[in-house]
Amino acid sequence: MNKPATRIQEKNRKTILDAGLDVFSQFGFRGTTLDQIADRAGLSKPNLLYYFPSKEAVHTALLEGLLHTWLDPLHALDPTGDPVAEIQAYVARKLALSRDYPRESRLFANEILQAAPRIEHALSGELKTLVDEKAAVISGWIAQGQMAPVDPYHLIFSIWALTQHYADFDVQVRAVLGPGLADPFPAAGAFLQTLFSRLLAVRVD
Amino acid sequence: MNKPATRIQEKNRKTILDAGLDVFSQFGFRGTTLDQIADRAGLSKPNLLYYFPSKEAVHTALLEGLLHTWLDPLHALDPTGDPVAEIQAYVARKLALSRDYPRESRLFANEILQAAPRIEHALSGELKTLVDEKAAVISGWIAQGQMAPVDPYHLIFSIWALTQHYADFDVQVRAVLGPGLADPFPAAGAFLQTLFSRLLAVRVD
DNA sequence: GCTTGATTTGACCATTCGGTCAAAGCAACG
DNA sequence: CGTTGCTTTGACCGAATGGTCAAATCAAGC
Repeated sequence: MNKPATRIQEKNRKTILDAGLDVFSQFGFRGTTLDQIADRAGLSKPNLLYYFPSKEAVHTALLEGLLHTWLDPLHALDPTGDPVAEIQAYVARKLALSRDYPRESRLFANEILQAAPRIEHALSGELKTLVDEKAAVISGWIAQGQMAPVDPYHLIFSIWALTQHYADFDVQVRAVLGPGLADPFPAAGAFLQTLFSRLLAVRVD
Repeated sequence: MNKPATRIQEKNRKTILDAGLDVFSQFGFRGTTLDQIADRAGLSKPNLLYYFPSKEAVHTALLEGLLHTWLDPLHALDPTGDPVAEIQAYVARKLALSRDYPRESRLFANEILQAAPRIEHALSGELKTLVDEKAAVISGWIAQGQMAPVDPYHLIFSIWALTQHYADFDVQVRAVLGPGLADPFPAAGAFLQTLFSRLLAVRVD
């Protein structure tokens, strides 16, 4: 008994979610108004509420869709691959996410900053489980001498911090690098590759 | 012709700023209400507005005070000191800031996330100037072979990202590390020391 | 105790907010 | 063309919000 979901419904729902992402990611949940979302979506407020029952529903829908995108790159970390290359690839995927989906990153950051009232269960549930699993993989690699010893949890935190920084603090990065620079991401990618190769390289001394 | 600023004025202004920091840092500017601040400060709303002319004024006062605290640790980077030790000390100071002043860090993060409407001038002015100066110092160190070559700007970004992460994403860090852990900062400090010593060590090969 | 100026507050206001509703528009199909 | 069901909207509502104001309270010096 699922709803058929006509073509126009599908289109409008997408438009609303996109507009909501725009506004929520910049102003946070409480800083966003339904009128802002409706305006940006080119709909009237009652029309918006015809497709989503409330402001909260739009926000929730966004967060749910987000979590998938968020966990995917870590999920793809392959225990059978080359350790350092696997981690470097994860860093690259995560940085690409910051470049291509900065709004999603900021929406997530906004939610965490505000003590994550709407996704705390996912953090200590799905997210923790996945991180625990991958941390164990990394610990295994270290035990076998395939990469330099580091705390696997803080290694993962450092990857998140370093990559998301370029999305969440984009304004600051661009302000410091000056008005001339068009795209800070190539240099950021090169820097991160250097950083993690020096951090993780097995040392022979 | 400065105002005398009685003892009670001084006390109430401080109370209001502290309450404002509490609320602004969690909900952002638009997500914060005057009643919330007044409640937490133990004052009535009109009484609060007797000390600050508007909500914006409280927020501005906080941001101005913040910028000092924010730039100090980088300012203290000594061009005549030992390069790697200086940078390690900077990292330690910045991490201590995240541990001891997480609300300030989150207030700042909130502002940057929302495109920094109220402090963009400070970013491309005071902040950029300071970073340019210190980046030049680091470049000099690298040119003299006193530390491994890295992009000095992205090095500074990485220090910001890695240290502030533990304040701004505190909820996520604690959720992933599990309910047993009381304080993630000691392990974070050790990890960051390892990371930067491997990144910056002069290599003899 | 009285005066003066600083401090505090209850009542109030205009605007904005999330959300409702009934009516209108519109497309498809017989 | 008329009916049916999906879509859209103008008008509206109660609550919350930032801010005002006049009056009350309070503290300190005379």
